[in-house]
Amino acid sequence: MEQLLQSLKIGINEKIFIKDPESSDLGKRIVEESIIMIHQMGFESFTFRKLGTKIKSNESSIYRYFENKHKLLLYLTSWYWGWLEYQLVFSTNSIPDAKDKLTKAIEIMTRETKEDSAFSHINEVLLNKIVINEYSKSYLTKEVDTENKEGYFVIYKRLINRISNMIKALDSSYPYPSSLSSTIIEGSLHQHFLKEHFSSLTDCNENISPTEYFIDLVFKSLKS
Amino acid sequence: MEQLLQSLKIGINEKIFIKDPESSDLGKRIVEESIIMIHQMGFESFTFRKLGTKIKSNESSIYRYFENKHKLLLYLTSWYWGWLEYQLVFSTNSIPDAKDKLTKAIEIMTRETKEDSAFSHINEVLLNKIVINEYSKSYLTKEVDTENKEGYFVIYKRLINRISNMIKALDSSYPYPSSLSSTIIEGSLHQHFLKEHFSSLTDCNENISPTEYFIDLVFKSLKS
DNA sequence: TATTATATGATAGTATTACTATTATATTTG
DNA sequence: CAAATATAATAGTAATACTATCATATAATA
Repeated sequence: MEQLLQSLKIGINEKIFIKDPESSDLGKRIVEESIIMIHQMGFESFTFRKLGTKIKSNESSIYRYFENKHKLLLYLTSWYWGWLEYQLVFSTNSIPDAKDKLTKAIEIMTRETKEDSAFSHINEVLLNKIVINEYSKSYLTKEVDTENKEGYFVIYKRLINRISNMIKALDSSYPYPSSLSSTIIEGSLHQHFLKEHFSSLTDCNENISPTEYFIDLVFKSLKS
Repeated sequence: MEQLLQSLKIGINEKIFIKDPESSDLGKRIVEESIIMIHQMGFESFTFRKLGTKIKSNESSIYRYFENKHKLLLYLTSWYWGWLEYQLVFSTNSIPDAKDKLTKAIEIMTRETKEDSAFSHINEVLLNKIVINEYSKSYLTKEVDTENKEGYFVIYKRLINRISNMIKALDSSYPYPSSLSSTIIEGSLHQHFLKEHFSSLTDCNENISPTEYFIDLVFKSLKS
């Protein structure tokens, strides 16, 4: 599994970047440091100028990789969802029982990323936190529909569909497989956020994980 | 009910504004037009300068009401949650049966706002759409914890608590009342958004409402 | 009615952002 | 070694997100 992820390249829509950041050392440093900086200062305060200073490169060089910071966020989050998708596929592929499969899938989708795989320049622990705090900003824009047509959200959509299909496989009579799937994925991010910042609005804490909550929620909804 | 809402003033934390926009004609125009503009152009493109031009007032005059557009968003969304809270309380107060009460509550929290009450300068239909598209930006910031301590999110939190209490009243053994409550409210906004922009990620459409989905989800989770 | 607060408007100014353009200098590749 | 390509350095622009100052209009009060 870890070997597989090591050698894997996540296929990101080429329209998201101008020049593939995986294709050069500078590109990788842009990605690596942007994750650290966005995590530290938040997406709003993060700028290409600051990133340039940090990686001792030039602002204009960064613009040769990404049109703007919104595209960079799309790149980072696409990478994250692609990475999660690999984990989902590898971990559930061999499970024959539909219920076991869905259980495992929910586990993967709702757990906190706790270890950096340390193979690549990408810190998955920080990236997970970025996704929790910033992902919705990538689609809550006036440009969603255009960007959706351009395919900027394909990986995310494919992921939600995979879970939706697992739900259907377990209970074909359930009327809301897509809504339930999107609730698990977006809801999980939200519960993780609440745990950190609005603890009175969630039951999740050190003892109760979002995974527990969603497993309960899903299997009470489905015939199984 | 409508009369009640007409004469009602929603109590918004005074730290959110510098000068109460309800206290003057200019203040009301700021609120009224900002709703229209944010809905039209999105929160990112909206500026106080543009608003000033639109209402034929001065940028600097707007700054005398709100420190910045983030505070204005907090004001608008607080107003919205306060308005929903009144509807919730008035509509469920007299319902004795815990299940009926929760059903009604879910209906109120998940339905689309379709009619502008036309009493005030505030267009609730547009405001509902703003909340769907922009609300999470108000708390997905590096300043959440400070602002939360300042009480900027009290109404929202109170609302979630009210639903959580209704869940507890119906099924005291359910282990995740707060998570379920926050899932209903945030999840509803999300399903409405998906319906508009990512129809393949939801089962909600013209025929199936988010309300149906959440009613099903909640009552399958609870003993009742 | 005159005085004086208070609210609003007009204008200007600043630092920062989000870029674009140009030219110079490395570095890689053929 | 030449030519292509990548990166760096520098400068410049329009817009944003304010702050400051002063003028004027309106309202409250003495």
